[in-house]
Amino acid sequence: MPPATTRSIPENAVASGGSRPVRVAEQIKEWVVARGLRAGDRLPSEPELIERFGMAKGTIREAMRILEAQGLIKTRTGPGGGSFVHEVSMERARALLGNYFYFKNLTIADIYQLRRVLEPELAASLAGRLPDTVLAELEDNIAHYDAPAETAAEEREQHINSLRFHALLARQSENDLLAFMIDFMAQMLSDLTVYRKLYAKPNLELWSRGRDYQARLVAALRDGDSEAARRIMASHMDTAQALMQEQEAEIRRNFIPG
Amino acid sequence: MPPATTRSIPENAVASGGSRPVRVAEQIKEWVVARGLRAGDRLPSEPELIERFGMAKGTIREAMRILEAQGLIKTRTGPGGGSFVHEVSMERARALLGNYFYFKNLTIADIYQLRRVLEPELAASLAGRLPDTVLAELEDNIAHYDAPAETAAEEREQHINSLRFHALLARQSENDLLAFMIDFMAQMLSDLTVYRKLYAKPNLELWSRGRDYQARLVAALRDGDSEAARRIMASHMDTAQALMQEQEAEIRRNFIPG
DNA sequence: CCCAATTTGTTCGTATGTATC
DNA sequence: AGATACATACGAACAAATTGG
Repeated sequence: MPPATTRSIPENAVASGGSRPVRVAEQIKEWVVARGLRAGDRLPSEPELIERFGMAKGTIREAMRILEAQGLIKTRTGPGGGSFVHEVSMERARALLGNYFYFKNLTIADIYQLRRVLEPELAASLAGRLPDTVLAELEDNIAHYDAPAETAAEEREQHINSLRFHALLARQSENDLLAFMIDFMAQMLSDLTVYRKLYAKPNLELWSRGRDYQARLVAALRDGDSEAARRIMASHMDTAQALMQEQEAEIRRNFIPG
Repeated sequence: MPPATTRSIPENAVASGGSRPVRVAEQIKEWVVARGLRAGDRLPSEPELIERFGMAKGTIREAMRILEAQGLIKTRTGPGGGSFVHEVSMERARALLGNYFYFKNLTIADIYQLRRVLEPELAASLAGRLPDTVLAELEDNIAHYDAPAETAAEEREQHINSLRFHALLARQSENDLLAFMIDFMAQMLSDLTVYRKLYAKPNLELWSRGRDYQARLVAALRDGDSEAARRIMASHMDTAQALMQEQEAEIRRNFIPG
């Protein structure tokens, strides 16, 4: 198969675009789906794929890298090694979606427009459904920002800790879509660098109200009071947004130095 | 270009990275960010990268495939060709995130738990802000399902058209996060395969109410009546969810090509 | 229309690294 | 420790696509 490319009609009507590794990657996906392979199942070995697709090792390897980058496979060397179907992890999905928003200019207001409606929804749906271990974990987390911050660095750390509270909560949801979105937003906010104008002093009243809300929220969740949980979370979001806006927080791409 | 944060890929956090192509891809990301390259800017040529990283061509190419799979670069052959920084497209981001949910078992109820709060939010924020051209486009879209469907195929086509209405609306938002999430959910619902039980007849009343809502929504958007838009969309979501649940629609799990 | 230059795309042979038994 | 089975990496040569003369 020397010329390999009969310049007539693409063999595969679908996804005829892209280089060969891209097409091979698509075909492997289809093959996996057709066979009903699940996470952990092994893909054919490199030599087998070379044989099956009639292509060189390099081409096959590039295809595997594409699937790997998407988080769909993992590869191991050694005997019993090979490539295995892998469930895309939340971390990977977060990172890939983060790439998309890297090129957008999200504001605090943008993120809170969603948080203000999604977080209360989450809270309401979790009321009365959390085991004591999780409730304890949440209370434990609150303890990390029990006292007002005295320095900017401390305040930032508290902020990140309080976002962990929400990520923790998100993970408890049985709605994977809701869980992902809330976790993603918390991650985005964690990646922010907050610049406080020098003359803007910490608003202790807002801070203590925010802290208070989380404690009351845990209580409502334990009591199974769905509507109270919703209400409290809604107020908490108001406070949190006010705090961030007051600090004139700006989204800074956290890899840009200075 | 996103940072090659270790947080992005915690699976490999240990041992400071995976295979060489993966590390090279990360380094190229960092290099691009450090240089402040933006969409459209050209990356070094293959021979230059080989020289710069002291690695074989195949290794470099695998690295480029990784970046390409993430939607971060595009590559062209020929004079003036090479690899170029590329803004991750919404389509690509959708597909990559879709891979994550391929392994989850989202239900109609899961998606609507978010739609019910996000779509009204979108509607309210767009009221009075849409140019006549867009309003006309929306009305034009409604015309595609002006008459009740007579066959299952027709009904499915109408369903997809009505989802296009929402995708169209989403694209008008200045909040890129909200826009993406709503667009993503519409896409997920479009990808559904709807299995209607044979004995379950189309519910004409629900259908006509749904259709009516979209017309009234456009009117409210034109009038700039934000709260009416929110209310109408909320009711529309109720109807739409009822329709889908009644049809016992199921999510067809499939990788989204791209 | 063809030709030449430029740049990525693909192949093959070989050698090395790594994990399992 | 050594053999085995697998991916990983290298390098040279050639093919294909695109642009411009």
